[in-house]
Amino acid sequence: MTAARPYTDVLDRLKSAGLRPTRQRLALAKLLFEGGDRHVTAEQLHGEAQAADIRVSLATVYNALHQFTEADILREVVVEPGRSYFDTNITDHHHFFHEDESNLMDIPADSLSVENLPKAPAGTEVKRVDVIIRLKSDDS
Amino acid sequence: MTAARPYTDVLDRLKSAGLRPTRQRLALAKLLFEGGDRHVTAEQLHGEAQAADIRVSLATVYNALHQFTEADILREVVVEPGRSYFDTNITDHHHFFHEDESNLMDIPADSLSVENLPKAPAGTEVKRVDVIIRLKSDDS
DNA sequence: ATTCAGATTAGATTGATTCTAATTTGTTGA
DNA sequence: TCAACAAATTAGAATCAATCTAATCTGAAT
Repeated sequence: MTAARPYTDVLDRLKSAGLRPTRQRLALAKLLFEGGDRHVTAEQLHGEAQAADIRVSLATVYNALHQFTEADILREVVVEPGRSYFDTNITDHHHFFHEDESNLMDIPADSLSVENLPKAPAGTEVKRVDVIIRLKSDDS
Repeated sequence: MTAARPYTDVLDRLKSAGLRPTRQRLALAKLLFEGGDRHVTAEQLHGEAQAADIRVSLATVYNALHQFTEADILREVVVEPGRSYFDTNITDHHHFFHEDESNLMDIPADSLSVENLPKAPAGTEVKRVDVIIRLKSDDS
């Protein structure tokens, strides 16, 4: 059962990503990957770590988030100027973004489809297709 | 002929947007709207203004860009952490974004379609749907 | 020409992120 | 087990885009 051995899972995850499983990477990975899909900013994750009595610097949080992203166990989502979100759901999917509330929600890949993708310009290839459905409050 | 009376065009554009046509708004609007669709950052536009001997502060450039966006004669595009682009093409369309080069390109609306849009969560409505096709260099 | 709300400005400030240089820690091999 | 070294972490400084502030200026209406 996966949930029963979370530490080992996270450890394996780091190892297979080629990242040395240090105390702080392990702790951050546990915060990120145990407990379902999440969207966090660096500051938020740092705050959670502090709250959980994990001593880790903000620089290390940034380093870890970027390394995880690089290793494809995390995905960076850019929807708002000045702040990056990191999404633990790395399967193919899209996002709702409520601008008034800075609230990011997943949209499963199968509940939306992009048709007639134009081909990538010469010399390039498609890395990813992001669909962001921007929301505003109804009453406004 | 539109191109023959650019100053007047830009003036009208500001007026009908309800913005007082000041020296600096006029100059910035000319840089933005004369000469086809473009994607610029605030810093870039400020640089262009300086190069053209238009004395305008960076704060005013930011103000103008946001006011133009608010007035729907400009559109903000967020694709890269830490920097906003402004797009003079306000028709329905999408974007290629080449990450290695920070290069943003338009995709006409009719060369791509999004099907089965999920409905907006309760209390919200869709403001806009952004599709960003992220590119990387072929050879990498 | 006068008036004044709205616009512009320089410069300070903020907030997120990155960098730096010193210190600590995993890992490897003796 | 331990020495040695590369890799990781750290605090704090630095950077960068963007926003704010309070003073000054200007367009538009009389």
